[in-house]
Amino acid sequence: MRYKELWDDITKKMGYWVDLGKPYITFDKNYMETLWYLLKQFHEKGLLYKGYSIQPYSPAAGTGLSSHEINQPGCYREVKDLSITAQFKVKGTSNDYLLAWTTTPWTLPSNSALAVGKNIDYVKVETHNQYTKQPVNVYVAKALLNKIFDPKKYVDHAIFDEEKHAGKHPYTIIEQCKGEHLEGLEYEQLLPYVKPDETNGTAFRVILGDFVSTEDGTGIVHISPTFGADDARVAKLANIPAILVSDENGNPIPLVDKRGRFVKEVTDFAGEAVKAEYEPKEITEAEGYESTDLRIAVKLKKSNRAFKVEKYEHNYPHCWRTDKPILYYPLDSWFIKTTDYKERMVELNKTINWKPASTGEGRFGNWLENLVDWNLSRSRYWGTPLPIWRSEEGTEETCIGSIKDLLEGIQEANNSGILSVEEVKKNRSFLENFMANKADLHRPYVDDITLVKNKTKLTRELDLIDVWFDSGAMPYAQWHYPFEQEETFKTSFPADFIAEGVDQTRGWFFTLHAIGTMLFDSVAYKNVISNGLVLDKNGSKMSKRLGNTVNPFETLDKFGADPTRWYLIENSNPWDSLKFNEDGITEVQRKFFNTLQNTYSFFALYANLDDFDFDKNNLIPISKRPESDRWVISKLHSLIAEVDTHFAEYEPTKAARAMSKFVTNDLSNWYIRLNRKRFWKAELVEDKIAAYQTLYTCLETIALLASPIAPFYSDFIYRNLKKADENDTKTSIHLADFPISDSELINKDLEAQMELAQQISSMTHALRKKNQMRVRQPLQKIMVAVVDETTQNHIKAVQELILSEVNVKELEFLAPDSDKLTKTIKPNFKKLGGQYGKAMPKIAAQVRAMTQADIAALEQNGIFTLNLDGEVIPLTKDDVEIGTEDIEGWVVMSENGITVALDVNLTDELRQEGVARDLVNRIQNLRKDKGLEVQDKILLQIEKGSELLNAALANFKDYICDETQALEMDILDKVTNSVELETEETKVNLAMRVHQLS
RNA sequence: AGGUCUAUAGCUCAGUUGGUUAGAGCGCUACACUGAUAAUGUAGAGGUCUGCAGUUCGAGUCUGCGUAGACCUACCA
Repeated sequence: MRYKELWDDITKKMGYWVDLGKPYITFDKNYMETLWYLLKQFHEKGLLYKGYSIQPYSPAAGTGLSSHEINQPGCYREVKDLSITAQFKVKGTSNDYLLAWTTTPWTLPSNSALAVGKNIDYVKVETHNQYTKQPVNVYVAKALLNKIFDPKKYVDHAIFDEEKHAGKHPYTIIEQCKGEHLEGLEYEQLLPYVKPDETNGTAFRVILGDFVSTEDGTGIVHISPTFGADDARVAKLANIPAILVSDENGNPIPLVDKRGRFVKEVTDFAGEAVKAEYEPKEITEAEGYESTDLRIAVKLKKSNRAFKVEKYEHNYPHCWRTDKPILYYPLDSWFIKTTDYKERMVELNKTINWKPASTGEGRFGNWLENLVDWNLSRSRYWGTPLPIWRSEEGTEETCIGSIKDLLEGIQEANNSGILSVEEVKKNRSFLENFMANKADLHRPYVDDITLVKNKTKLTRELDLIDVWFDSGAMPYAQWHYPFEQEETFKTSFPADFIAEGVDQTRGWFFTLHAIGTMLFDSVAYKNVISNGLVLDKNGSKMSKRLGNTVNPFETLDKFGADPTRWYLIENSNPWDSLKFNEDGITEVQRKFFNTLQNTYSFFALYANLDDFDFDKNNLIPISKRPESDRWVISKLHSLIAEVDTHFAEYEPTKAARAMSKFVTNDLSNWYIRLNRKRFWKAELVEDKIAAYQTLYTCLETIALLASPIAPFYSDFIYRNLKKADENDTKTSIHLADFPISDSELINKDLEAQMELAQQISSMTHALRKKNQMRVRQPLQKIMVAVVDETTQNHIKAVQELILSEVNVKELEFLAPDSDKLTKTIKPNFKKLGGQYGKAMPKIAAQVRAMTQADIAALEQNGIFTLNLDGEVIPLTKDDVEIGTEDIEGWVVMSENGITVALDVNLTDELRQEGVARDLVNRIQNLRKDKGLEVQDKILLQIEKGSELLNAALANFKDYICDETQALEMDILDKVTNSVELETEETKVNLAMRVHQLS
């Protein structure tokens, strides 16, 4: 609860849309009741069972340790232990042995299998035992030969006997095979104190283990299912029984008891501690004390069962409370039998839409394929108690599924006459306290309850349940299902989507899926976005130690929530890890938000001046609006369709990128730039109204589309726009409907036309640049050559636009069959490749070698024949791509099959116009320098100068006056108090005065 | 150790079912525009598509093996 305020704060600041007023609290009584209900369902289906799992255990403290406790600093310590390489005798042989290495000799009496790696190479080596000098043949991994034997002592098999007799202790390889061939090999029990129960499978076999490596030891791993988690797992898979004895109650226990001492059946060491650290000092420091490890080693040495004994230094976990080494030990646990539902879980998982898909198929899918039963037990104090009451012998048990069940159960027990006075008193006390809200379903209260079943006393199993069960039960427990709100539950389950870190694959994703599948035969969520991690800008993990963390509060303060959100979404897919760089947010701020803000300001500036109101009942029909309006509306509706699809497919990054592109490219850089003049007109004519309405619609729609990603800024724009719309009373963008794309308004031809206009403008600009022709200098003509008529018609439609954009007077088309055109041809690889395969390189060469006449022939006849080593290959127009490349005698540029030629010859008139435009530009600058307002009028006096200037002044007087708001322009021989301006071509002396309104 | 992902321009990222000049934005350089102006436009430079091998007429794209990084799970016998 300490962090709830902080959490709520950042939730609000970043615009995270959740119901903060109704959080689900897992320790709430109602929540817990649902958990108990669910557990009871499991219990009734027989899916809840008590078994054991191998867990870290401290015999000194007498308690199990969580992995969290083991991972505390200082727990792993370098210690020296006695390691033994033991010889396991292969059944039916005189002296063949499997070698296995262990650093825990005390587990050797519990050995019941040996594991090898399936693909590891093993060799059988002839040599002798160094302690008994007896000849032996041993199996080891080939990769470890040099670690186990002295390479110098290797001899060829042929001379082995000779060397041996010379007393040289050699070794030689006599067989080699893969691990899988050793599988099933049987061996004699190493230390036969206790025989295993072999009713469900035989012990002392070689099995396969996926964890076997050739890093250490012999490549053959000693397996004792009672003292290793891996061991238990592979043993279970291979039906290898554990070696167990019965305790005084008849329950099976391992060969070591909970105090860390050998049981009496291990006669040689009965009652002795498996590690010297567990014995009191008086014993270990006494004269002649030898640890059990050491004595096991001696025993094995004497019986020709120890191949090598040595001290080994390694890391071993220790108990943080007692400082003594821990044991891996089988502890009682409650499990949910998830393995029974494995198939169904895999099946249902395939119906879930995972983002990214690989996490669902790979990481999660593999996890489900290798599912083990869910260990539900936790030995803690805080948490949800397991609602199971059990008799001492374990013969009777009951699972409580509701508060009502519990209270009735207590009454029943109290009335049964079985309980002691003390137990009845405790039960009553619980009831009273519970009713008075002084006790709840937690420990220690529930531990006081004693129930009765079949005249047997039941006490609560002390375990708590895994907190992940709490989370996985969220869809049901948050509504207190089935006790309350059943309808709400039914409409909200399964969830549309879940978003969590990819690290939750085995956590929340799994527990939700498991409970959903097992109890409701349903997925718990239809879509998943498993988001990646946020890394620092160099791609390293953020950590306090490296000091590369980013404080989210500071980031939000500095940049605001929306740019931060937009950056996170737009920069990379949520499921990819993100290299977090503040520069990226700055860029988003500038690029997207500033552009949008500029666009909005532009609109607002003029709309306010004109007192423009958006009246949706009184719109100019789109079809009646100018072409550029129809174009941007078409683009807008294409965008709506695109964004809607992306959001629906859980691809927010694609949605954000599409919006960014529209705002910066289409709306701001193209539509506004080309249509500015329409807003400058003095009166509110229809064309101007159309422009306002178009821009208004664009801004409103963009705000609506962007609102899921930028909830604050979009709301700001939206509400401001709505001030001008009397008809709309919505108070927030988040209450408005998402826009719907109208396909009637999408005109792909128009969009293609505009694209061509942009392409040709860009090409013409490039040509100007190449020839050092500034845009202000008007030019006479461009020629455009295209191969097909559709493109030509498209260009015709936007011809005026292109001309004004590039400051050129006329546009001329060059007919496709004009002999001025040089054409290019290249093969359509996709089409021809599929058809001719290997012949492609030759065909390609021939196609490229076609002459202009050949191409013309193909275009005219629709077919052209290639001759490939006698084979005739007919080419149609579809088999090739024909483009234009060059126009004789012109400066040209060619791109995507369109060729543009620019006439760079200047006539006197063009030159004069260039000067005039230059002059306008300089006068405008002068006006600005003097601080004149837009509406101020001026009077100009200009001194005659060069011939070019004089001609320009004479021919373009009106134009100059118009552009510079000059009421008068006198051309004089001499101007006093003049300033000298320099244009590209000439110098000008002029004087400018502001016209005073009288 | 196993599983999953990632690697493309200085940076952040696109790149459809393999098809022949590998794209965008930022940054950089130059130019233009100058009534959206702490804006804007255009162009240029910049790539052995992580390495090696394979499949194929053809590989950034498919396969295998490496390298580097990220995450998860497990273990250290």
